[in-house]
Amino acid sequence: LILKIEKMHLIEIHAPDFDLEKTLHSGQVFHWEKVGAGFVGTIGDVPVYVEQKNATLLIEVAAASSRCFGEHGQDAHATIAHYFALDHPLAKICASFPNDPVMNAARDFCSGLRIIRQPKWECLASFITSSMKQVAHIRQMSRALRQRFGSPKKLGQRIVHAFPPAARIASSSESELRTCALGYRAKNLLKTAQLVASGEADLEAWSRLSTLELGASLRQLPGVGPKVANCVMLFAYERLEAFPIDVWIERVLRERYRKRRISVAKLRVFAKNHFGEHGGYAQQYLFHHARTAPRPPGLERRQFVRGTAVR
DNA sequence: CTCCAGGGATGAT
DNA sequence: ATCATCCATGGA
Repeated sequence: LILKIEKMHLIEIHAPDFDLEKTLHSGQVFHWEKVGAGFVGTIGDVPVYVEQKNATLLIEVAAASSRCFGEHGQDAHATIAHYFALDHPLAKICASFPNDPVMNAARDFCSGLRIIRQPKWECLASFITSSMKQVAHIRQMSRALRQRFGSPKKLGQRIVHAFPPAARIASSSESELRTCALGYRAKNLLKTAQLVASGEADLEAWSRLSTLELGASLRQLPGVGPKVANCVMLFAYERLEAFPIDVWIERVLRERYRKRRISVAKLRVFAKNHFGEHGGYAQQYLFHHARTAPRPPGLERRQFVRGTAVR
C-alpha cells in the first residue's frame, strides 16, 4: 500500500465476484481517483483508500475517522461492504438477464461490475450536472465542486474533499457555481440544493415511496427529467429495475435491438419488458460495454486525423 | 479545427 | 402526445 502514514486503520474485506476498477469506471460514480494500485475517494464524509488484490479489498482509513462510520451502529468493514454492494447476489442478477447475443456479450465483458449504494444528495447533484456532458467532464465538475465547496479531510498526507452538502451549495450563488464549469446546469443545481436544504424535498424520507412515486417526486426537481430520475433511483435508492436511457443506451436499443423508428416512450416499454426485474443492472452492463469495449472493424466511431474525418 | 456528450425546459405542431 | 430548439462547456 502506498499511504505509509501513522495512525491508519487497515481493513481487509473478502469481495468475491467483484471488480473494483470496472465498478468505479462505469459512469455510475464520478469522484474516485486512481492512486497507485488503488483508488482514493470518500464514502459519505469519510476518506478512503481502496485497492483490490484478487478477491480481497485492501482498505485504508484514517484512524481518527474510522469511528465516524459508527453512526448507524456499523463498523467500517460493514459500511464499506454495504457501499460497494457486496451483498448483491450478482450471479442471480446476471442469470435474470435476457438470453440474447447483445446482453450476453455485455455480461461477459462486465463480470464483477456492481451497482453501488451512493449517498442520495451526492448522486442527485452529480447527475443534475451530467446533462449533455461526457463522463470525463462530469468527473471534472465533481472535482471542482468538491474542491471549492466540500470540507477537506486528511487521509495520511493527502487531502480528500467530501462532496458538499446541499446546504453548502444552496448558500452559494449561480455565478459561483458557474466557476466550476457547470454552465446552464448551475441554475438547476442551485434551485434543487435549496429545495433539499430547506427540507421541502426530503431525499431520505422519499426512500419509503414506491418507485412510481419516487420517480415523480424526483422529476419535480429542477434539472431532473426521466433519465436523471432513473439514474438516481438506480444508484442511490436501490431501485434495480430503474432503466435510464441516455444517448448510448438509446443507440444500443435502436441499433442492436432493431428498434429503429419508435418513440422513446415505447423504447422504455420495451426495455421494462425485455430486461426485467434487474433491468438497471442490465442497462449498466450494456452502457459500460458499449462505451468501453473495442469495436469490431467497420464499426469504429469516427476518428479525426489532422481535422479530416476518416474511418 | 469539428464533433459530441449518462438531458431538460420550453414552446410549437 | 411528439418534435424542434436552446442551453454551456471542454475532452477527444
